[in-house]
Amino acid sequence: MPEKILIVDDEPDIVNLLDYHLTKEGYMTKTAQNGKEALDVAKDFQPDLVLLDLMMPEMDGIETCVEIRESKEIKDTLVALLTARSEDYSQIAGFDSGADDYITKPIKPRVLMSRIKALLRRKAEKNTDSASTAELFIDTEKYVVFQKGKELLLPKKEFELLALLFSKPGNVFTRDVILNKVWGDDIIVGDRTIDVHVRKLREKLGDGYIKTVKGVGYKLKLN
Amino acid sequence: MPEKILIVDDEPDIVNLLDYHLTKEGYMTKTAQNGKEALDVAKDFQPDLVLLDLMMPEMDGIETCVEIRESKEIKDTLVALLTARSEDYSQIAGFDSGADDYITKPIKPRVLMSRIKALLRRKAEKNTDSASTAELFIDTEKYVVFQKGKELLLPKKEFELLALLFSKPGNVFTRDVILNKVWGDDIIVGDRTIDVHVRKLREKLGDGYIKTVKGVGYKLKLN
DNA sequence: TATCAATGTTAAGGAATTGTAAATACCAAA
DNA sequence: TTTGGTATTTACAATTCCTTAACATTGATA
Repeated sequence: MPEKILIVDDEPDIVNLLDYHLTKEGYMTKTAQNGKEALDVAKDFQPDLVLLDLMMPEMDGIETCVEIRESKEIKDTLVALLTARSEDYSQIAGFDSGADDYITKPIKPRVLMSRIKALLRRKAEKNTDSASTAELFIDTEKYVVFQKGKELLLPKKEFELLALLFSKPGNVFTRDVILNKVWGDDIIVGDRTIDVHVRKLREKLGDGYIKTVKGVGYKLKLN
Repeated sequence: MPEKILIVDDEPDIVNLLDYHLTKEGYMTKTAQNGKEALDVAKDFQPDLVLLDLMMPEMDGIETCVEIRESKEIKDTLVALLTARSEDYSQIAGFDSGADDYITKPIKPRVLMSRIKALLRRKAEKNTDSASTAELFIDTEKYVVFQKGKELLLPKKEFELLALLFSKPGNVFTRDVILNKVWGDDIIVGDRTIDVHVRKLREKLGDGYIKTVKGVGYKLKLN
């Protein structure tokens, strides 16, 4: 049975774009243009996931999300908030809206798909684990990492390394690639430099986020 | 032990509505109809949170809030101001009433509850941290900075630098960008110029506002 | 399971960046 | 021209961060 996704945004263009991609991937979709409509539709449609734009007239994404969580019928639905990159995340993340993930606009279809798959997979596995709000979230403009809603300031190299891994969660980045992207083509550093930075990240984030793939490289594992 | 909330509004309907919902959620409540009464009751009741209507006859919400903050007995109480959506937020923010949150009317019970929960949770977590209701507000038209309600006159460059940082609070501005925006593309100044201005701002505003992100730039941290 | 290359760990220098005080330069108003 | 405030530079101090190097551990493979 295909998974059901509810798309909520006041801009028809975005709705259509998302709809197109999601349908192509085999999801069953419905759409709504604002928070109120979303709640109504959702109670009937019983979606597995709600993609919710943050900025909407009348009832914004956070409010809607809160109401979803407080409702009886759909409180266990996954909610992913779509946010513009410029939005002030500290407020969003600090606020306990209960969203399961944050996805930044502009939306890259592939990224979106992989995030969605990950979310749904997680939900399928949902069991022993406690409620999981978005675990890790990176804001390149603010140079800040949010982990479980808490702000985390990282030094430049560590931040860039994490941002790189975060850019494609789950993908393996080889040492070559990491060196190129974070340090630059021409700069030569010793063997252990990357490891040390990874170490520090693990120290700060806790284990379980950055995984080593021996002989290949590193990857970020979200949940 | 249930948390205590004091509800202050001159309109009985609103008081009753709030009282009903809060009681239902298990909070212990008391009510007051104006600022003076609120202060009296609060000193005795020792609430964890005061919900304070902005518009009230005699002593309005801001005044009351200020008095709460200046009092000995209840200065650490959380205060949430209830404001009509039409109210000019900048005016409110310009005054540093020291409120911990602003909640707009019309009040949606669910939203209110989640805000209250978030507030109380934050308070519970906030032990080790320094206080700092640190409110900062800038008026680029009037060339004036309000800090905690006090007007602060800054020299041109300092003002522009602060205004730039303030334009996107939390965002990091690189030295390049700062130079471009504040000094202009063509003007060349030494390495330490920015630092010195930052220094002076920190001198006047106090620490905790402008944060250094080493190797990247500066950012303004509001609260 | 013994081996070896890859990776993990730690602490310590050094490099790069930023902080600071004081001196100097600038500039408009009196 | 003097004055008072602002802006920049200078020279150094302080700090953070990055890297390295030496050694430990891991895990794939023969």
